[in-house]
Amino acid sequence: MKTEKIDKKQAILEAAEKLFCETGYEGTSTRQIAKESGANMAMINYYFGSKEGVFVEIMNGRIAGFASQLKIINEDKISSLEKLHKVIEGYANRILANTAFHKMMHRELSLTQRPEMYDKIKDAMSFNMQLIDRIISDGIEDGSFNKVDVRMVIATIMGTITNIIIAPNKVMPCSNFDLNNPKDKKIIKERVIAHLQNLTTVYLTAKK
Amino acid sequence: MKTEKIDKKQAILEAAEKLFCETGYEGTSTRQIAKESGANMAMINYYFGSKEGVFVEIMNGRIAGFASQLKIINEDKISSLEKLHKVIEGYANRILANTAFHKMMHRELSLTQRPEMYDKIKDAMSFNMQLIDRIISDGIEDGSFNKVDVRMVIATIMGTITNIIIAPNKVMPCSNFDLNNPKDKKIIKERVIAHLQNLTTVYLTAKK
DNA sequence: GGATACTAATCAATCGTTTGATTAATTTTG
DNA sequence: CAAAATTAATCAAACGATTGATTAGTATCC
Repeated sequence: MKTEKIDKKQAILEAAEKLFCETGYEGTSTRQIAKESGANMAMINYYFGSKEGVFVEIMNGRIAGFASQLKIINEDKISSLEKLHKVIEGYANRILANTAFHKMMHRELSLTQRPEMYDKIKDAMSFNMQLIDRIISDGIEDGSFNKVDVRMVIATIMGTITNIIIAPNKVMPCSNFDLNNPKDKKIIKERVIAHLQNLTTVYLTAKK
Repeated sequence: MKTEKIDKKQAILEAAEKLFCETGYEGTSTRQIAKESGANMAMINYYFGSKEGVFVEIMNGRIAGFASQLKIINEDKISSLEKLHKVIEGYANRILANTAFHKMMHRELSLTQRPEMYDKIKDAMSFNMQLIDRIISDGIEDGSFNKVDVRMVIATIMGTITNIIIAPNKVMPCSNFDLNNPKDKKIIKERVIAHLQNLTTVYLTAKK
């Protein structure tokens, strides 16, 4: 008699993602995943083959559709600056909606090991960077932007957002931000968006 | 007759740091550390009490003197902008001189566990941020800087540099940067310094 | 009834740590 | 100074616990 038809496979994925985010890949045991998900340990290998299989599946799920949002922006018939502002907004929204996951992504990316995932994340990021590069480069070519180091500007945009979610709330001593608190998250999101939009506007369009 | 009196304690520290940087804390075994350092496994606990003890010792060693460099800058009798530029230069130099270590620091910092180290890193960063905050805030107060979101500007400076070292060379498709190649490292260091100095100059002093 | 979903028990391997013994170096003593 | 006592450094071996993975068997479903 099956009282609840909750998908064990999905339960494992969700539990694993939660634990990987909290304690890292190496720091999470298959037994923890099984316990957290309510599934038997053998189900992990039954569905995903191995612990790494779970990790890969999680990453694939997240990376899927990673670029679709940006694609739409780029096809808009708006100015380069407006496009860039939309990109910043989109990026901040996406990353701040899943801070734990992005922290994990960065963490595992910074390891030399697991080349398969490394390449996957690399490709996903690379595509997005090319897109932003195109937007800024277009702006420079048509004269609406100053000549700048495009790749460094991108590093600044991405780096700032990443820094906000990785550097702990306590590193922001001016206020006790808690990214797990929806209210605080909203505030900090709007603040980082406003900052980056303002920064890029001034830097890219200021008269010499 | 002792032919070589290489300090085993130091050898363990160096081997452990190298391995922690490469494969992370959890991913590194005490047996690996022993093998790499040429010391017996028991020496790890003999000198440092535990694996975590080794980690703490490494962090302490690095964090020591972390702020002395910035302290000197702040006491200089130069303009706020010049101070900020010196900070950027100092930061880029420091971090790019030890990219692997800073990657590890960020990685372990993004984990919820190991609260002792978490607090230690937090404090070290917090101190540096306060210092930069003071420099920018002074500039705003004396009217030489525009009114900006100071904490976000700091996040931008730190985030950009961190992004450069964490985002893999392949994410920079425009060129095959290799941070392990001294020549490439020099180029990218000067580039990020120039970018951030230029960015802050324009953003903080541009006329509205 | 055969495929699918699931479980408890168990596997070998590895983990961080500890042990008891041995050697090297230093200090104390007569 | 040299013998004895003490301390520090090092080692191989083993500890119990935990790791990811697998087995063989049981329930459930169409």
